[in-house]
Amino acid sequence: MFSQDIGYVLRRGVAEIIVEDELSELLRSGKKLRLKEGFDPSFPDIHLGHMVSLRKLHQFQELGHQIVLIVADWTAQIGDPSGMSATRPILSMEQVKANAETYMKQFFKIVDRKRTEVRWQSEWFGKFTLNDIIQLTSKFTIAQLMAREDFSTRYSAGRPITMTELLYPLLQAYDSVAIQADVEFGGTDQKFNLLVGRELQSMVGQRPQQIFLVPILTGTDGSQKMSKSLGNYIGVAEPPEEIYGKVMSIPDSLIMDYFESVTDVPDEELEEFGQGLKSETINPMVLKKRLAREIITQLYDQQAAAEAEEHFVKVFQKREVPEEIKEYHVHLSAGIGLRDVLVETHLARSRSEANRLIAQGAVSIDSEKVTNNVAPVQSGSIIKVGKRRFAKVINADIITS
RNA sequence: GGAGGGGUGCCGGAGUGGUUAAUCGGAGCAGACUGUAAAUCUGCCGCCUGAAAGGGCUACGCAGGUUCGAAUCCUGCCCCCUCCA
Repeated sequence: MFSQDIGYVLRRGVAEIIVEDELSELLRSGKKLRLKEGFDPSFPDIHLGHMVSLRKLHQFQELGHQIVLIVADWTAQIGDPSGMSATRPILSMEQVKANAETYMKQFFKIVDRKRTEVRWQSEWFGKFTLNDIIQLTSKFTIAQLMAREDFSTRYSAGRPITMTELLYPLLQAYDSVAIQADVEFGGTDQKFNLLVGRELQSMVGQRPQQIFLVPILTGTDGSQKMSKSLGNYIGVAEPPEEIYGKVMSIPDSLIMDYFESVTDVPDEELEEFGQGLKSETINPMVLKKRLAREIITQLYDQQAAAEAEEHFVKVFQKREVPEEIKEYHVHLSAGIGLRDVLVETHLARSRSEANRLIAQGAVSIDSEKVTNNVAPVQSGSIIKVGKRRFAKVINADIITS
């Protein structure tokens, strides 16, 4: 396994390490390191973008180190100021717990549970007093905080910044102190926060943590960073078919980045891929298929990957009907329109939408294109909308009578 | 305390009395094409009704008002932001 190799771990899919020499030395010293990873319980779903750093954590685990996963139940209430995140609703304790559970289920798909320690921010922030806050805040100046790009751009653009947002990096930094982190992981957009952690640790006499930054993965739209709110994400908990399809839909320009960041396909092979793409001797589609298989194999297994591929080939490349189609029981009384059937089978959200779909020629029944609402639907009919949405209609009246 | 700016459809953002269900961009959906659910091109993109043509209803922070007619004018209320102090 390549991940056993320190050199590989420090090089592959890494954006920046602060301070690289120190980290390298620490790794070779044989000391068991505490690797910090935080998670905001407002967003319990993990996608490929998160997987980049989680894979790194896993690689460190394989080298014998300890992960400390922090459930950021306090800072979640503030919201990371990166981007223009609006004030978010404050989560109830139950929600936080439920989200944490969802998160960990996905987290441990990638990371080894045995070498992970889970800590809640409330363990230390629950006891925080005003005095502690004053102590903490007096260590930093506005100028220091405004050095962060997010803040300064927002400030000069006349957009609001709340005091609590300014507090966010400090609290995150304090987490590092509380758990005595040796290394903290994050995307490049976390650089500022992680540096504050370093600073605070040295102020209180701890050895400053090393900072391990991974590249931000671009979403399936090919332009913005992968995020759930933008809808351009591939979730690690999604079914294999869905992951496969989404990988196939990324723009060709992203192929190499994905291979680099979320797979362990050896560098030499990636070199070949890159050359092939440039000289157009490799069909990008073939690489995307490989990429999809690699990702699904990590999250599920090889068989799931093979099945997802089969499904894709069948439905999208050959335009055939998939094996498994969701069935819906519909009352096929005389005079029921196709529109109603589309709504009943969730293929259309409203009858107006169903109208449009029919008018656009998107609907077919048993492979026959349908052009109006009076088309006959029978029990057992397979209705297809667009390229990929299918439903099988079962006459509910037959079942019940 | 003072001055000013703003709340529009999933998001961003036009629109200051009249074919405005509301320019445009993004997202989404569909069609064509294709080497892919890439790219590109085209269309659609509130709800209900109709086989269709069409018809109806609801919408521009909230509540009233002016008017033949309002997202656009007036009044009150709620909310957000900036600057000065």
